[in-house]
Amino acid sequence: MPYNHQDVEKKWQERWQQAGVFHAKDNSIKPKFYCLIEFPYPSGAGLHIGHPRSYTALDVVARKRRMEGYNVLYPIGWDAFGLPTENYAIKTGRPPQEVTNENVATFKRQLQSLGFSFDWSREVNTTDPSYYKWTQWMFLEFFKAGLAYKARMPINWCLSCKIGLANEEVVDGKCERCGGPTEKRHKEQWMIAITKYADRLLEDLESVNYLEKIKTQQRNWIGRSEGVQINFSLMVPGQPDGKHHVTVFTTRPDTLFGATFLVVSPEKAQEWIQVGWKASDEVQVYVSAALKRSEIDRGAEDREKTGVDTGVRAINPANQEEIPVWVADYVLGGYGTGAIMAVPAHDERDFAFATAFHLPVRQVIRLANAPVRSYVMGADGISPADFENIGVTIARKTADGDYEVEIPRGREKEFERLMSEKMAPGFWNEYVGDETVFLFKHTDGHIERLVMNAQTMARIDELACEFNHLPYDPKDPGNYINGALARNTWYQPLIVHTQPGVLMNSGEFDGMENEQAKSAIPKKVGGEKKVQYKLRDWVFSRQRYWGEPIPLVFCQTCGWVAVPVEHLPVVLPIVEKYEPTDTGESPLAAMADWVNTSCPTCGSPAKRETDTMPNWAGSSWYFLRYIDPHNDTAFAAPEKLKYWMPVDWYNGGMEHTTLHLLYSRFWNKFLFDRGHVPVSEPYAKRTSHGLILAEDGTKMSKSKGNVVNPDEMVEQYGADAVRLYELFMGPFAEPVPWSLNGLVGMRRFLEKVIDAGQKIVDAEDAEVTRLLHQTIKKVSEDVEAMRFNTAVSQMMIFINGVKQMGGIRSTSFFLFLRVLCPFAPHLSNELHESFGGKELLETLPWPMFDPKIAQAEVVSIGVQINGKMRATIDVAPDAPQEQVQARALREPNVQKHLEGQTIRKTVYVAGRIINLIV
RNA sequence: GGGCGGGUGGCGUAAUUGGUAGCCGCGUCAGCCUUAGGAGCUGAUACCGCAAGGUGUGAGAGUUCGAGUCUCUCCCCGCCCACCA
Repeated sequence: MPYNHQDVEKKWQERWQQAGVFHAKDNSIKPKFYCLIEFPYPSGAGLHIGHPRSYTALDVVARKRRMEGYNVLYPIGWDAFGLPTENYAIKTGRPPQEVTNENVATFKRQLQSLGFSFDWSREVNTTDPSYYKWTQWMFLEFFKAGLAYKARMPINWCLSCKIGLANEEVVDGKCERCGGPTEKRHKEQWMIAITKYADRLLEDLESVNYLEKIKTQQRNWIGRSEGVQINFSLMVPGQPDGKHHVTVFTTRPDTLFGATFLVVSPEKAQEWIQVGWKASDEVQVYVSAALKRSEIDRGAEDREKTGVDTGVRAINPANQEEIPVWVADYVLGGYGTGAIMAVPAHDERDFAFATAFHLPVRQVIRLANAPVRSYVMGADGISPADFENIGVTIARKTADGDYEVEIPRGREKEFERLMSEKMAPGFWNEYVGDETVFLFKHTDGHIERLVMNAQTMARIDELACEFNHLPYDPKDPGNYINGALARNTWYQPLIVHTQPGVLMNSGEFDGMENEQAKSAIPKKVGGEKKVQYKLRDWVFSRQRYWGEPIPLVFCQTCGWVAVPVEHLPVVLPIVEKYEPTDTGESPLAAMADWVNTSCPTCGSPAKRETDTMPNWAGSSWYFLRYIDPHNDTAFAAPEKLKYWMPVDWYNGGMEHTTLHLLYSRFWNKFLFDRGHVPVSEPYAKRTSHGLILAEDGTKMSKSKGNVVNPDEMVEQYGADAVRLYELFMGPFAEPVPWSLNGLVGMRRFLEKVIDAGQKIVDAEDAEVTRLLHQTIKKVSEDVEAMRFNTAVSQMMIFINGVKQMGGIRSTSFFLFLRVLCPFAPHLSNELHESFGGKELLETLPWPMFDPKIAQAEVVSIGVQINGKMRATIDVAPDAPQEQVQARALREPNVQKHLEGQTIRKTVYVAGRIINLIV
């Protein structure tokens, strides 16, 4: 039976509104439940088909909680500041305020058409002055606490557009909009010291219920690493020795003896030049070129290492060795001290650099516990008995008279002695785990080591010949070895390993476990323990129009002064043009009568800050405003905050796990420290949903023309069908392709529900009752675990069952409608009413199930013989083994397979299988 | 390169967490009903085979009475981060 979904949906949406069933109460004896979705950015394109996935999921949760007796807050609002709207304004000349209002109206209509149970009376908009008044107020709190500060920061500058670009607007070093080249420029920016909270943001992850992958991403983003700072004294040409030094940060102080050179970042070199270092022309050219490049550009260069020798020398404090200091852009200015000690034998990047510039490599750690195999070539002077005498076993002897031997742990020294005494000059090698140690006996009798891994082995001759400038002949693998022997020049290890092990080539530390050396070596050289974070302070300035004005005034005598609280909000003035100015400043800078003001402290002429805030600002605290959205004396009343916070369940996209989630946690912690909010962590639970892809499995995009329009879907198939499909299409956390046919299937299901309502009987089959209780159970559990797809599936199984079993009692049908209501609220209310239900389903309690009824009376279990399925039999779920076994033996197919066999053992799992072992 | 997910019919997926692999939906096929069907109803649908039967969860090994699920080796795909010392 088809139904007119458009009328039905409109009718119930109006009823809900009239009844106000979704309004959260600020004072209630019910337990509270605060359920939050990420508020959307109201773009000109309208609602994306992906938005409702998250909203429907938490709508189901919110609706279920209400029926379970909770006072639920499920709010909605608009994160409306941002670049797309501003760019649209620049293009069309229309005020962004106006464009935003239009977009919000569209979004609102679209969301309402889907029947979400949002509390629309608490709608907020970040661009509303009564909202951003408080964003500004909070910024001033940061300012007053000394956490907001001004710093010179590099920005990406597009040479043709003459504007500053956000990092994500720079693609391959080029401007995203015009394709022109970009460079780095320096500009004073407002910063917020989020790094002061790094430790707490990390530690407090322990106290919240986030998906583990979300926690991991937050941890990685914060990027805490413990290490040591070590001083190296410098010898600068033309300056007295011992006057200068450089500090490096390292997490591997245990490898200090292997530090064969230092590398400083271009930024560090620039600093030195500024304080009077006379760098060579080559160094100056390199440094200025590196500094111009954007960071993204620097990373995109396929890791080809570049760099220049500075001519400066440093003293390795471990062994007093004199080592060169290089400048290279693979060392970042903004992390650690901007200078590193390079240990090429145990760091991939340092190794690549050393190889590119022929710098020495010294292995200082060997693998501790791997077995040792050795291949002995040209062992003319050695007999098998010599090996046996020292406990070395011969695994293989080749036709050429070479040996492959196995050396027990602890016998390496004896083996080495035997080699040096008895063997003719030549080489042998040891396999230690996946690396090979080559040992060379020179003509003068001394032994050298060479370390390689398996892959390198295959190319050893080629690489080594190239390195030693020897001719390479692939047909003669001995070429390199012979050449090297003849010239006595080789020593270069060709492998880098970063695994733990035991120290070597490290003076008094030889033989020490490297973990132990991590504290022992710094102790000797005076290293200082230090914790570093990848997290940087938050760049809070944007040279843009469409953002919250930063409420500060610059006065010649008083410096930066906060706009007094009673003058907030600093309202974004209407300007004529929205383009950034030629100097890269916000269009606000061109408004002389807005910019020029007087100092709130001394009254002398002063200028307003023309930078605006990033769009992360308004979204960092919106969950607090929902609690008391119309308050004009505070961002929210303390007692309301105390009642509602923290958010009980927050769902959003993985793309916001690092920035938005971290910023808002930080923002809330700061407000907590200032005594403005009652909890330190804003979100008790955080989950995330998967992307909805186009039918072809690729991302939906306007340019590909594969975007699904939610309006059309709702119009044609109904909001309930769309809601069900968004939940049914696949596991909630996974990306899933959209399928129109799948949506049609949901529509069919809804019509089957209507049909089931036509089959009301006085006495239903016990199977229907059982299915109903199973369905209540499964849906209840699945919603909590976010397994919405299987919850919907179970409801389908139920409806199929009703049809097959010939009908349903009206009381059962009513119970089913209550279960269906959170998923398909319009149709379930309509059916409920048409069968005489007076109340809104939303006001009825969530149904309970009886586990005894849900339990099946008869289960069919598998009969296996030696683990192979031979039959299935129907038995009671708790039937004793003897009974089941007897029953199983009566099966003809079982008898057939048992013929001539005796049962040795039986494994019986009640309700599942019985396995006869013969 | 690092981190996190995955690989099951023609497709999206499910599997009580070590116990009958393929539930539910889509698609397809057959039949019914229809002037018609991109509507509805009924049934079938992992693969090979007429059948008995056999095979089957990316590949290969292992543990187990029993493996999609656990262990090891390898291959492929997706997302995020990416020279962080």
